[in-house]
Amino acid sequence: MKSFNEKVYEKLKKVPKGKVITYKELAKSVKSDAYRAVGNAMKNNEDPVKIPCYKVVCSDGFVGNYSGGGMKKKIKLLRKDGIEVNNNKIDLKKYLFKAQDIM
DNA sequence: GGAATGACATTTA
DNA sequence: CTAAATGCCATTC
Repeated sequence: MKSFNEKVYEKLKKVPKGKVITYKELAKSVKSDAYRAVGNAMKNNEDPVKIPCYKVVCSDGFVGNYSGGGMKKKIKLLRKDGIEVNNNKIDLKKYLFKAQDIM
């Protein structure tokens, strides 16, 4: 039985390079609205190597938090993926990956 | 079973 | 618009 976070990881791994997804959309992708639980899954970070958790951002485009060095590290990783980050925020208009796009 | 926690989201003042 | 308060779901103790 896959745990909720396992499913979240699966979806997160399907996010293409150069794109980001919000906690809410990610939760929707697993047929739930538990964006809180999603954040918990990232925090627990069972597979930090296989899970690009840095692609997960807040609904308003704010980068939010990150375990692995802080937001600064997260932003750096995002930029490395070709994503523009302005004032710790991302252009969801350009880089937001929707849950339905995963399906 | 119940209380507490969290890398958020939405609403209200 | 900014700030604060409330709600949210799943997990863990």
